[in-house]
Amino acid sequence: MKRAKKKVFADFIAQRGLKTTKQRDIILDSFLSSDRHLSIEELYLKLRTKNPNIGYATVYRTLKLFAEAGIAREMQFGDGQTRYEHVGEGEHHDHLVCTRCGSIEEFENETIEQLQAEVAASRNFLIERHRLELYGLCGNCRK
Amino acid sequence: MKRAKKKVFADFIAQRGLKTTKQRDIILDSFLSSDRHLSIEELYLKLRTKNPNIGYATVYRTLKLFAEAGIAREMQFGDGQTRYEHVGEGEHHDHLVCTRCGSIEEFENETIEQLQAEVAASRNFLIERHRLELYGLCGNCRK
DNA sequence: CGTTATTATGATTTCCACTTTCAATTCGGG
DNA sequence: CCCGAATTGAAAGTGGAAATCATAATAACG
Repeated sequence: MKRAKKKVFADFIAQRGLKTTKQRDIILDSFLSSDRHLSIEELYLKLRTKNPNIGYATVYRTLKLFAEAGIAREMQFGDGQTRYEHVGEGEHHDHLVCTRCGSIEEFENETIEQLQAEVAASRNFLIERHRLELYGLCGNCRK
Repeated sequence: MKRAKKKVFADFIAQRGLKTTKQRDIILDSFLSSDRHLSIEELYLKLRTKNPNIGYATVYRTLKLFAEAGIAREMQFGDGQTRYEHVGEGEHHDHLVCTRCGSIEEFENETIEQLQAEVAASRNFLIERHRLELYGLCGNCRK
């Protein structure tokens, strides 16, 4: 899994004539061994504990590269911060976002996807992507 | 329709001990006679053509008031600007956002809502609100 | 009607997340 | 090992939104 993504990124780097650098390796490692849905800030702070010499801008730039390479996806959950989640092959899921503790769960529902496709078809709309988020209280916060 | 919303806002103003002002009237009129999904910038520019003396900050503040009063809803479609759409009583709908021309269509689908509720229930998650957006090409842009 | 306390306005500043800049550094093909 | 090209990171710049604050407008009261 981690290997596969490192390969994908290495290939991407090579194909674009970019360079392999210490920083990119470190950031990729850190990203791959992180929770899903980490914000840039969070990843940056995590990195800094072990690598105090990596700059903010580099983290931003590198995460953008991950997104271009297809191993990460940018997400916005309305808290003003961009988060990056891991992307698996052709995988798709939606989110349950807790408005109290900020936790993010994922879910998949094939029927919902089909209905979306029907709605789009009926309007002659060609779906490229979608986002579905349910905001509310997670199990823990309801107690 | 417009009358009803003006009444709602007037009541909201009164109940909160706020004041009726020229600017609020103008902004409300302009908002109510606008396309749905107008950005603050767009509304501001529209206003300025007839009322060059209304400030940016006032538009921001007033739209927030509309949202609090329940006659408008804040929306983000990822273009970096906050948009406000009209809200009708208990009405809810989702969006089809064209990634080429930026047009925004609305749709409703009761079945999707039900499925969302089921997903949430199965996780013991209490939904407060949700957002569902389909991004892609609208009928016009597919031609 | 005026007075006056309170709220609103709007120019400006501040904030905050993010992006760009640019000189110095690092990478990697030859 | 060298050199052109890419990368880095500190710092400055952006842009949208929020806060500040002196001035203006509103509405309740006499």
